Amino acid sequence: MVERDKGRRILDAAEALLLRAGYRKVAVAEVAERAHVGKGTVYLYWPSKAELFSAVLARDSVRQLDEHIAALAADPTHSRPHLTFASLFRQVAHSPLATALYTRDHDALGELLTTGEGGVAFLAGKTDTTAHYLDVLYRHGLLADDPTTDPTLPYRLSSVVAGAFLLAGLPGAAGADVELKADALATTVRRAFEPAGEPKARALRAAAVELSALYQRWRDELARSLP
Amino acid sequence: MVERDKGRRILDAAEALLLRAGYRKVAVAEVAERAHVGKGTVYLYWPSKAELFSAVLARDSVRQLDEHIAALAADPTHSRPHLTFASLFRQVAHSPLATALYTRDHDALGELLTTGEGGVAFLAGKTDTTAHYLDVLYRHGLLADDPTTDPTLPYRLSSVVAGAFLLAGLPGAAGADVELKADALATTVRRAFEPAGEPKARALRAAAVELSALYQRWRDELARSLP
DNA sequence: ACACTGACCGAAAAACCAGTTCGGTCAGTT
DNA sequence: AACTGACCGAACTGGTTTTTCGGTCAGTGT
Repeated sequence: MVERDKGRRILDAAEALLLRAGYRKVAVAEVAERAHVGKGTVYLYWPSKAELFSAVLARDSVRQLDEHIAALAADPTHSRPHLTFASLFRQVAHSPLATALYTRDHDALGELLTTGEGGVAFLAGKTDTTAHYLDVLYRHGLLADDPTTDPTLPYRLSSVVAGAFLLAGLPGAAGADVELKADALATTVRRAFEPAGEPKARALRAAAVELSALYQRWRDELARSLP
Repeated sequence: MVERDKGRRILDAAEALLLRAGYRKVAVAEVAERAHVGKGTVYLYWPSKAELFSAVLARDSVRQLDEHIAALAADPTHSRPHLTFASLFRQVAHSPLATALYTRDHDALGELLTTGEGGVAFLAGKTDTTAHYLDVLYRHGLLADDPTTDPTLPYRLSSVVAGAFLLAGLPGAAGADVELKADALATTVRRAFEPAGEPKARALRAAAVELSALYQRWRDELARSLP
């Protein structure tokens, strides 16, 4: 039986090296050495380098999802898409892992995100997860358009989000203006996708419950692939 | 005195070769030969290869601006931002030059767009041109926010537009679904940046006049760098 | 029996180098 | 004075060799 701790040590080593040198430059042998483990052992836990590192990302995503879930529990207002995406943006902007990957490995990113079962998952999620998400929002009056009637909605939404992340990558000093960019995204999302007027507190609470469950399911699915 | 015709012949040659082979693969000597001109002559008209080819792009932009101006004259409704950006999107999607550049030279694109005086111009335009544009829209009630009060407006707008173009580049078959994507962009822009309700016909006409002048000035500035 | 290891394999990348191309210049021609 | 093409050095190309690295597996220790 593989001892529980070793997998975690390997992930820690992989994460540290990934932050320092980037996916391309890190050799599996290095990871093994840093984790005080034979190289073969790594392959007892993950079938390939790509899956190992997407597990690193998955672990980070689990952390972020936990934050989302906590925020939602503390304040159901976070069900509103513009707040959800603003905090998603903030999280990614402040995640060392995400920024390191984006600045150093944007070429290899595709390989990481699409590899393995768990890897793809934390992307925008499989299509049906997105559909489910939008459906919940609409049923509680947090979305202006009926997703079943308007099939271009996911496209419009990802276009807006992609634009926000694209522009966030270009300019010079990140950090201070992250808040401004997050607010900009919030404004766009609210106006382009939410109905006019404030939502009812009752609707927010009801949506929060369903969204929590949705996030939780997603979180557990991701966590299952971790040691 | 350089004869008027030669510059045009060089641009024609450059455009044709650019469409066939892409920026990287086209040699200045080829362009010169195709234009029946010595290589040195090319450098009497443009100081570098990059500026020569950004002149090709500038000429194309002039054509597109002319279309915009004509559309605006025919129907002042085109003053509304969502229609403006939708047809911008359509134009770019259908421009052989733009698509060839984007699919074959997206790495060298930066060099082209930022090189020279004329090169940068047809980008999102210098900051003050954008500011002027937004100001005109706001004064005629075609914009929900006051650009002088809300300085993040240009950022929000370019983020949305950037997202639309980014997603448009990825998928498989271009062509048929261009209309859908243009409509998606239109919807987002209208909701995120225009006031609720229909604008008055009088306001549209007034805005169209000012926008025409703005476009015209921009067009002439671009055209000035051409032979 | 089984978790674990590291020497080993082939494929892919890096390093190297000759040979060529090409952007840009300029002395010379018309 | 407009124009040209031979010329220059830097950058690229293609082919070869060397090294690196992901992945495997026979073997070790417990």
